[in-house]
Amino acid sequence: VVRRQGRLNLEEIGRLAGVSRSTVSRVVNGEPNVSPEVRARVDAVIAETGYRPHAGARSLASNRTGVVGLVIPSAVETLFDDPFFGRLILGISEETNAAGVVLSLFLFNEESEERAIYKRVVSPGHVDGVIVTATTMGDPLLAELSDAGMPCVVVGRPDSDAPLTFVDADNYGGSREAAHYLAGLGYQRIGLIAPPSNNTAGVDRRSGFLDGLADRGLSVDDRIREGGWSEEAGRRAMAAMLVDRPDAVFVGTDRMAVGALRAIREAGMRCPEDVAIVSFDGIISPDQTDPRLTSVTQPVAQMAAQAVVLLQAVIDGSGDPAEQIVLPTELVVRESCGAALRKAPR
Amino acid sequence: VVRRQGRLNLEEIGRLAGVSRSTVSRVVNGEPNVSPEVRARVDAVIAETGYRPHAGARSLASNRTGVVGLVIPSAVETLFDDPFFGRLILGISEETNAAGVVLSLFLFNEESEERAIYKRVVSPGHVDGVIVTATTMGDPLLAELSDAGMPCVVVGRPDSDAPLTFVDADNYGGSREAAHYLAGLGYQRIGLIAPPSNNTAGVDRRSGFLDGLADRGLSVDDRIREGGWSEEAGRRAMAAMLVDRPDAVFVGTDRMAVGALRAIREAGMRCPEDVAIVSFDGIISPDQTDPRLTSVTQPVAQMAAQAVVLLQAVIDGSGDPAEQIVLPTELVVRESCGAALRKAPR
DNA sequence: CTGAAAGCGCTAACAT
DNA sequence: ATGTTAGCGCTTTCAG
Repeated sequence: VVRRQGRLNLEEIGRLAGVSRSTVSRVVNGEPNVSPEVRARVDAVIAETGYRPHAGARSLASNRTGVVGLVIPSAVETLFDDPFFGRLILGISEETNAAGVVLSLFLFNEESEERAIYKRVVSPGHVDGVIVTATTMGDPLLAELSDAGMPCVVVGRPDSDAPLTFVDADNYGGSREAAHYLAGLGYQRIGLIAPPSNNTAGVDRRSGFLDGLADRGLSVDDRIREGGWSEEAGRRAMAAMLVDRPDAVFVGTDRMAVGALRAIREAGMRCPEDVAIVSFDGIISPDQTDPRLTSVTQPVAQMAAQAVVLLQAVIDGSGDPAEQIVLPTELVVRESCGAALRKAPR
Repeated sequence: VVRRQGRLNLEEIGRLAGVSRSTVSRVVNGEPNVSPEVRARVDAVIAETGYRPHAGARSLASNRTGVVGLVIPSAVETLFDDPFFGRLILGISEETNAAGVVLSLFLFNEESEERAIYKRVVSPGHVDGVIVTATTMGDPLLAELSDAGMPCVVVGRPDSDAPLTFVDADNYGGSREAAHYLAGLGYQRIGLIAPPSNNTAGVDRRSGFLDGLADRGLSVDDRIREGGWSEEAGRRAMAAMLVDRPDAVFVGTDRMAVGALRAIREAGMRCPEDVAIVSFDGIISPDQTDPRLTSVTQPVAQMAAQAVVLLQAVIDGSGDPAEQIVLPTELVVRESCGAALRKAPR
């Protein structure tokens, strides 16, 4: 067996500092029982040599990796143009940076990739736990990961009553508030362009909005259209909606709202004078649309931060199992809802 | 020392299959010298038990991790709203998925984070190599990683003559082509809203466009404005530009072009009738603007795929050191350039 | 407060 | 084609 010479490791650092590798290990890990002088000496050698512990060896010996995974299924549909995932990734990475933890990314588009990714995620020694963005109805991945004993935190409400830890925005409450708000502005012929219903967020937004209208004795009647993910879906839905002459429409996602605005313009109408709009996400920068969108805004950064914190708790065994956090949304009023035209909401 | 019982490992699988752990290792790693019967028997046990090799142990013994890092500096500026990074991440993850490699993400916003991240990246046993998206002028990170012996591939042209492997879009050539195209349509008062010049892509686009005009005996004269990253920057630049009455403007990024369109609208003018626009990136989905943008389009997916392939080559020592790949852009003609109004380009 | 020693699960010669 | 063996660098009892 050939031995590489002088590889920088605990033993070597110990030799240079005149202590054993155990002591160096203690210094590296910030354990208390080390005399100040020894600690200083070891730290000096480490700084001088640029020594860094070997992550694999650490993981092997301690059974912890210092890595958390972020699992994003069906990436292609949304990651392209929806700023939500960009913001989420950014928020999570900020939090993992602060926690001194490395972030691994598991994206997949097809079922076949899902299987392969799954195997990699659950391979021991890769990650200590995962954050899963899975609000897709009927996705088995979540249950599988959880069953395999992998510490999990879900961003979004999981489609299952299994006791999973999750953090979600209040899609239901926020949409209901939007309904109340539009009703309060005096709109009578209120419509709904529904968000995709293949995920829990969409389902919750739809029911929240309908319930909110009912609270005020209103209903969408036939002023409801099924939407999708894209701007084009929003454009089509609004074009179809206009024949029913709504005076205000709740559009289930910001991206669809962009398309909806275009449909209104193409029909020779104006927003908010002819049709007012409130959307959901708060994720498109306001200046990108004309008029600027009034939107129920998700606290994405908070969701991201919470997810990381929750995951740490699940990993180290502290904290409730199956803790479920629903963060409040905020209705940010801009021009598209026509509030300025209707000064006194009743 | 307390021993956990029955931990699933090579030895255990070997016991169950009646072979040694070496043989199991060979099967797991797809090595040729295993008899078909033994292979089948071992595979069966693996499938049955759900055995997965321990990544840390593997990394420790083999000195390879099966993980590549993606380093994105100054994430906050762009990752929020620019689809470029989303697409890049997606493209890279598709390629790493295909290669059976895990992707780790290192994002940072501040200088302080950069130091911490750097340490984590170069820690042995974390990644086999990194893809760095660093076209920022004067960023020392790249040189440091490379000097530390970390296999690196850069996406974008690095700001240094150091022999680094990189893959870039042809920012210079694409911009030059845009200039030729606008000149060919007969525009005479052509202007430039320059992309940010703190990165090589911006620098290359500017010089390419100016050279392209010069090729046709044209110049921007005083029709040049400094841009930035945001739509708002584009809006301001175009608003300022309009006083010089350009008939066509090359806008250095798609995002700025969105703002530029708004500025034209706000000035009561029309695009392309009053001012034509060609932008660079091809990254904003066409239906998002009105008129749809004629744009020099980057092959983001190809860049991502190439980066992963190059990195693999650098890691396993095959392939040129310092290979430099510049992928061609494509001028995608839509409405904003006014080509339809000027049927016969000369 | 420090050191010695026993693994963690795997790979990679080497031997058969 | 298969088994044996010696580490990889670290953490973690256990002694002192």
